[in-house]
Amino acid sequence: MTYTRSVPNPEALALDAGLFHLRQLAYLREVARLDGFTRAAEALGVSQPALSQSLADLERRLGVPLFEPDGRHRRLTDEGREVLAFAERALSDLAALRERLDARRRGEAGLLRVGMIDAASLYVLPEVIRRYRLQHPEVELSLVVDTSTELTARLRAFELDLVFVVGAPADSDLRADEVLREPLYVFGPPASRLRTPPADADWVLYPAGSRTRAVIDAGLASLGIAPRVALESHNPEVLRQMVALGLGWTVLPLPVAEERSAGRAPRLRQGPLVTERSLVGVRRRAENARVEAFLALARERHEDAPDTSK
Amino acid sequence: MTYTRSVPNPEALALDAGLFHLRQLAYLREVARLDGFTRAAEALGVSQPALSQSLADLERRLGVPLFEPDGRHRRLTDEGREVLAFAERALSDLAALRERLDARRRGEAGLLRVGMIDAASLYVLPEVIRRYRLQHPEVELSLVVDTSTELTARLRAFELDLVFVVGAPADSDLRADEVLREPLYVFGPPASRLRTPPADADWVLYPAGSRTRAVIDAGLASLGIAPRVALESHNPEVLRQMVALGLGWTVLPLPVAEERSAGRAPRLRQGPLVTERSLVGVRRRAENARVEAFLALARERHEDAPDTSK
DNA sequence: GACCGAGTATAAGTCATGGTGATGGAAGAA
DNA sequence: TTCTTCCATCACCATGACTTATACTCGGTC
Repeated sequence: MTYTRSVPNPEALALDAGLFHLRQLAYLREVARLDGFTRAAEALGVSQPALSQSLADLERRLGVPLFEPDGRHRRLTDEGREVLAFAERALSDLAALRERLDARRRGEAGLLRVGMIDAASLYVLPEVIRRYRLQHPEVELSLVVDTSTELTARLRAFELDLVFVVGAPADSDLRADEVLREPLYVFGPPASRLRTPPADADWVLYPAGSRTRAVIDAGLASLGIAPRVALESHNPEVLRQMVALGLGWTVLPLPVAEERSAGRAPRLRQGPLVTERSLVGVRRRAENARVEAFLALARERHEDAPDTSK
Repeated sequence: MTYTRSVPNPEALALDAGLFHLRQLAYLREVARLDGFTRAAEALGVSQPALSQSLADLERRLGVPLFEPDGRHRRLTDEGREVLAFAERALSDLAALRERLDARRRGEAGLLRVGMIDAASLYVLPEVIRRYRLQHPEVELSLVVDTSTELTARLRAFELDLVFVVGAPADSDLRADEVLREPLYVFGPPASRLRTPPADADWVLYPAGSRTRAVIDAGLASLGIAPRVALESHNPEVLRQMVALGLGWTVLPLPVAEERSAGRAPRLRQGPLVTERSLVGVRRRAENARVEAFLALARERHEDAPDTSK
């Protein structure tokens, strides 16, 4: 399609003809406030003819006289007062908008939708959430717990702003920063006298296809183990319970295996280190002050806290 | 004072930096509505680069990103949605303003402040007022009755929009049109057997200095009468009553002298024609549709009505 | 009544702005 | 891959907005 200057879209022309510059409203407001073109021009830092022309243009665009002569003065007409009311409303609305935008830019307001895998939600981030809420009370924080894959998809679909997942996505419009490196250990049934799993052991693991499972499989392989999987679950609590019941062996982060409710259940038998999984904070490329503030807290906590991996 | 371009008023600069063109808001709205720069540009009748630049400028002025990349699309950010809300509010407010202004321009709405001398309010204009209210129900009509001199002053002071007074003012920024020529007759006490006043008659007249009085004095002089004034009043009812009580002679328009409440009072004795006074509609030079509509009704009534002067 | 100061409009020139068309890059589809 | 879609960037040009200088109009003054 071509755009010709000489034959513009007529309805667009009609539309445009009535739209003017907000500056003109500011001019009108100042002229009304100071009751005079000359004074207003001086206050606004423009020449008097500039004001005169600008307001004449506004009158043309609105199709009504805004001023009527009163000696050598010009006085607002009724119509002018109507337009003035509009101007003051619009300009103060704009100022309010600016304030809100500034608050958002500083990360002090708005909506922040965070997704995290269950391990993160259980052991790593509750303290971060608490502190973020304290520091940014105007931010509406919404939390989602799901799998890494699902969370990343929802981040990409603009349904979430920040996700804490396992492993960085190979995607150029997502940015990732590591928050935590979490060692994963083999755990066996409490009754087992072995510290390492037998070759014919049954395994209770994260589901095939999950990111943590991929990391675990690689780690087990490096230990010479090809696990026979008896049960799969995304829920680490389920895995721990199954092992506690003697159903097989598993691979878990330490804090999960030592979960408090384990006080009642028998303690799992800890085996060798398998691998580390990396918990990363992922967000879209576009900068968002709320996202960055949350992520900064998460990283800071990691550095401050005594090493949770031992 | 001189205006230098290189050293503008800094606060005015800061102010101006944040003010943009309403067109940019319309662009934003259309992009949001059609979800795409290219489609919006086509709908708006401008080129796609024009839109792209215009919205980039808007982002700069507001200091926040309005869009974030989503594949080859651009998607509104939260901030963008805030600005969009502002845009829709401002543009619809503007549309509403336009409607009100149009109504005013057509004389269908607004405020109309009319002043009239008592004779006009009593005998000439009630019907006009009734019909105007019927035809322009949205116009807020406010009425003031006072002397010609006072009304003209208030018209000049922008406290009234239209006045019906005696005699046109010699003033270039007021416009006057005659509505009615009203004959003035001598009236004597009911008891009098004379049809013309005796040379030693007492007179009861409009106050010296009033316009009607000036007209009357001139008329009486042409009849060879230099009236000895016993009582003055702006109120023609008062004049009529005093004559009815036999206090003296007066000069009045016919309808006043024949006022209905005169049914109880004795009828005045009508004397010779003295002069005519001219009732004119006066308004400021600046055009005002409401004023002109009212005045048109007043003139029309005059032409339609059977001659009230006989 | 001519003159002057105040307040605004108009004129002519300059620079900024916003437009156009052409082109380029990046992402999704074939 | 190549094509298509969508937006950004570029160079150029028309328009618009601002500048200074000047004219006009009104009200006050000698």
